[in-house]
Amino acid sequence: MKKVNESEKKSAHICGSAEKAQPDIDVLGELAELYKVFGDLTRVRILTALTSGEMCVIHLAEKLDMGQSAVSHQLRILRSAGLVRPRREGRTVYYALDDEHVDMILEAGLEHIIHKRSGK
Amino acid sequence: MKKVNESEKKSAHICGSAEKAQPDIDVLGELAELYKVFGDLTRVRILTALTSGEMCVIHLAEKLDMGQSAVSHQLRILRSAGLVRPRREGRTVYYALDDEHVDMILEAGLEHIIHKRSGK
DNA sequence: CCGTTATATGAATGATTGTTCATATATTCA
DNA sequence: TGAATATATGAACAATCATTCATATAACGG
Repeated sequence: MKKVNESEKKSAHICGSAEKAQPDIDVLGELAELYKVFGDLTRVRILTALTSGEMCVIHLAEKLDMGQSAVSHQLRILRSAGLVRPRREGRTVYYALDDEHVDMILEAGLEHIIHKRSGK
Repeated sequence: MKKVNESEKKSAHICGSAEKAQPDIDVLGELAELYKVFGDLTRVRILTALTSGEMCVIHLAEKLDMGQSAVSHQLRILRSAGLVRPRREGRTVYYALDDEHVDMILEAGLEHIIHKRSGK
């Protein structure tokens, strides 16, 4: 559940520093939804597998050692998020990353992790 | 629930293209966990609010129009993910983004969204 | 020490989500 | 048309999660 409102809240405060133009709330909503899609190991594995090039569902399922159904369900989520693109060829459907931004987002996250690791 | 194995799966296939060095599975796990943290509207709002500079909890709660408790819970998650950093000053605690990667990750996601929007 | 203000946290709860199982659709080949 | 293969999808279930409420800790002023 996700409420945007509540009863707790007191009077005005001046705490930190200042204002700046920020993306409005529906953009932030889309952003959260986008990251939610990346926030699952299976989907991240699918996406990184596809950085090597397109692959069919069975091949993906084998590579990840998972069931065809589970992979197909996750592909649907990736597809409706616009992260992967299907291409039918006979009986088999090949999936590929939809655009170069997907790679960029993965890279941005990886950089953070590597940075944090070396900082310990 | 998250199983890594299953019984469905048939014989070998050669579908798509080839191999490439990929991050091993625990890195991908960390990556998914990281994105999971970004995958919530409240947390994204907190993070973007902090791009303007540090802010105390009450001020954040007011800005987001949410309860102090809810914000505090989310700040704990952001803190243990290493995305924000607290600084105590008397009774009040100021939160700031932990490093510049946080901004970069937000930017990468925003770029994708804007790109998709203009493509429609 | 006591009251007040700022923040943190545990328990409860309702909602969302990933996987499995079973089945449906789609395509090819005989 | 009928069997076989590749993929998609609905229902069910377990697990995870964000918020709320109540309360705890912490710091300050009197």
